[in-house]
Amino acid sequence: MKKSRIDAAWRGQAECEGCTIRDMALFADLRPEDFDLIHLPIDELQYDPGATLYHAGDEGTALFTVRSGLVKLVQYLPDGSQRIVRLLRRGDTAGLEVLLGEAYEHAAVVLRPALVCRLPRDVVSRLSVETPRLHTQLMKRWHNNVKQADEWLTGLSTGSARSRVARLFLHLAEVEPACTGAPEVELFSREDLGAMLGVTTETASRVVAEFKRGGIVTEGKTNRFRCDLDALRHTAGE
Amino acid sequence: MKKSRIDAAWRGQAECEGCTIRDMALFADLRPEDFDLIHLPIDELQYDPGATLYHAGDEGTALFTVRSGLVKLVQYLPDGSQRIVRLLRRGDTAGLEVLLGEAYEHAAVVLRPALVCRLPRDVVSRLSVETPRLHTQLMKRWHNNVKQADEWLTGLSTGSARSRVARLFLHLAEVEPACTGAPEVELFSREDLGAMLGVTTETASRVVAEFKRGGIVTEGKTNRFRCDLDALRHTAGE
DNA sequence: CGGCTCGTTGACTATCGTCAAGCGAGGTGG
DNA sequence: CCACCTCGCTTGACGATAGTCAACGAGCCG
Repeated sequence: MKKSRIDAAWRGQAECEGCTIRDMALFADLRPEDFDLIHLPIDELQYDPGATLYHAGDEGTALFTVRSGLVKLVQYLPDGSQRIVRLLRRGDTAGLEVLLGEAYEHAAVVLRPALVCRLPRDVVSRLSVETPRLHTQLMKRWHNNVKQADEWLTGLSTGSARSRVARLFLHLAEVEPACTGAPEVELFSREDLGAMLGVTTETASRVVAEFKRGGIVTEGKTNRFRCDLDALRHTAGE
Repeated sequence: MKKSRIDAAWRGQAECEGCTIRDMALFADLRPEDFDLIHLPIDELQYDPGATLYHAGDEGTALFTVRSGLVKLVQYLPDGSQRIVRLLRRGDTAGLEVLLGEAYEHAAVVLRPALVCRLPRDVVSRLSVETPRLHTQLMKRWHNNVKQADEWLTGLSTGSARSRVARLFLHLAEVEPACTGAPEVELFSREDLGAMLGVTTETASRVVAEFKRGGIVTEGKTNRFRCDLDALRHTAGE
C-alpha cells in the first residue's frame, strides 16, 4: 500500500532549470544564478495511492511540489473522523507551513498515482532569503490555499448534500484537464467524497447514485463521469 | 449605519514606529530606515458596526490592519445567502490578496466598533520589494488565514449544530482577551452565528437557548456568556 | 473457495430547515 | 409621555433531509 519509490535523486540545480512543469512550479521565476543557491538534493518521488507524504505533527523538513497525480490534505478531528481540506494537483505545493518553522498541519495522502518533488526546507528558506523572485510565487501559493479553503467553506460545506455534490462535480470539471470536449470527471471513494463534503459515506453514495439514475452524470469507466453541466448548475443552486 | 470617520491622517512614518500594537502588526519587524520607504499616507479609521471596509470585487487599493474591534469577512453565494469565512481581531490583516493585483475576494464588515489602519497597496508592495523584513510577517499572515480557514472547515462546518456551537464558544474563549479569570465570551447576532456555522438563524438561536437552559453557558449582559469549558468540550465531541 | 473491502440500498430515527407566530427592547412620531 | 412600529430573538409545529444500523452483492486477493 505504502510503496514509494525513489526514481531519481540529484542536485536540483541541473534538472529544475529544465523542469517540464517549471512554469507552474514554485521555482517558475528563478533565474539561472538562483539555482546555484540550491545546496541540497531535490528528490523526485513516485507514490502510489494510499501513500503518505507526511503526517500531521511531523517535523517539517521539506516542501513538496506535485508534478502529476492527486494528493489530499487531511485534518483529523479529536473524535477520529477526518476532513479533507484541500486537493493538490500538478503545480501545487504542500507543506508551506514548514517555512515558518512549524510542523505539518495536515496529513498529505496520495489519491491517484503521483510524481512529487521533495524540496528540503533549507533550500527553499535560503532561496526565500536570497532572492526576491521566490516571494511572488510563495504568495501566490499561500493565496491559492486560502482561496481553495474559502471555496470549500462556501461551496462544499454549505447547503444540502445534493447541492454540495453538484458543486463538487462542477469544481472538478473546472480543474480537471478536461482532455476531450465533453466534460468528464474522475471521482474518489465514497468515503473521501464524504470527507470532502462533510457528509457521511452513505449520503455521498446515495446522492451520486441518484445523479446517475437521473442522468445528471453518466458513468463510463468506474468512477469516471460525464457531466451535464447545466443540470448540475441547476442542482447546485438549491 | 455606515458612519465612518477619519480620526487622523498622517504620513505613517512617524506614527507607525510608535504604534502601540506594532509588535503584533504587519510592520512588526521593520527597522527605522524601512519607514523612510513609506511615501503615502496611512490613515487610521474608526468604523461602527455594520460599516464595510470594502466589498467583494472592489478594486484593491489598500490593505487594512485591525487595531481593535472585530471585523468579519463575508463571502456571498450565488443564491444570495452569505457565509462568514473569517474573523479579524487586533493585529489581523484584511485584503492581502491585493498584493497579488487582485480585487477583494470578500466583503469586510465591522461587527464591533473597530479602529483600523488603511495601508495603501503601493506602500506595502514597495516595502515588500525593498525589505525582506516584511516577508516573514506576510507569510505569517497568509498562514494564519489558511489555518483559520482550515479550522473553520473542520471545527465549525462539521458535525451537529450543537457540536459546532460548542466549538465556536471554545474557539472564542481561546481568542478573546479573557480579561477576568472566568472564561467569558461575547457573541454575535444569531444571523451571523448561522452564517459562521452553516446553519439557519433559527437553529443557531435554538442551540444557544438550549445551552443557556442547560447551564452550559450563562448569559450576563446581553450576548456576553460565561462558559463551562468542560461541558462545552464534552458537547463539542459528538 | 472463503474472506475482505467497497459501494449500494432499506428501514428507522434524529436532526435540521421552513413557515409562522409571539415577544420584548429600542426608536419614532404624534 | 405614550402609542406604535420595527427589528431581532425565541418558540412551536411540521416536513424534509441526513445520520445510523444493518444487510446484501460485486469485485479482489490470498
